Amino acid sequence: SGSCTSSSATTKDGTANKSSHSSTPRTRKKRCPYSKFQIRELEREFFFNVYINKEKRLQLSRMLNLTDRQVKIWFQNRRMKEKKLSRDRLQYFSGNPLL
Amino acid sequence: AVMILRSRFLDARRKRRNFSKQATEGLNEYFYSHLSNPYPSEEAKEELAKQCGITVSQVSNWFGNKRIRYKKNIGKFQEEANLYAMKTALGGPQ
DNA sequence: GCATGATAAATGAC
DNA sequence: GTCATTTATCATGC
Repeated sequence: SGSCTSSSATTKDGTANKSSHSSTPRTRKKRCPYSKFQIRELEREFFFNVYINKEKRLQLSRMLNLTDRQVKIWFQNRRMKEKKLSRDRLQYFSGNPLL
Repeated sequence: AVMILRSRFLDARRKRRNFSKQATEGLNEYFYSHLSNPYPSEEAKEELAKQCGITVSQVSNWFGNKRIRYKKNIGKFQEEANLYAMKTALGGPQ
């Protein structure tokens, strides 16, 4: 339960630092669910701006103790989720007897 | 009325329901008959979705789960694999 | 109690 | 950037 803090597992580039061998296939970062607080702040920013700029990204990543890369990827995934939600909504309400 | 629809929509997404026997049957037939490359094309996904009575997203979810769970424990699915190999050999989907 | 479908981080192709 | 994935986790069924 204590291995999801973003301080020790990876460097700032996202390059893993598990082994000293330079040619080791870098280990995939373990998926760690974000906290309620982190999600709330990310969602708040997403509401204002679906696309986040570099400055706000750096600011957010520091406040939430996440890497720039993590924030960037979160916004990418969040945009995909929004698109899927739209598709599902359309499909669900299209064949609805109450409409 | 809008609120009712919205709540029903949210509930429908949250609740998980198992697929029908025929749906799982069709998905497994495709999976085990393409075991060397279990990655259906977009067209194949649409065909499977129509055939199984589920959405394309659900087809994608099923294959994603199936691939990794099969890879993680091939032995557990051996019996199932033999079953569908037998089924396709006896005049299944050509 | 696990099986199963859906979703949330993370990667890589393009 | 999108988007199909991989992987772990969540939520539910039974």
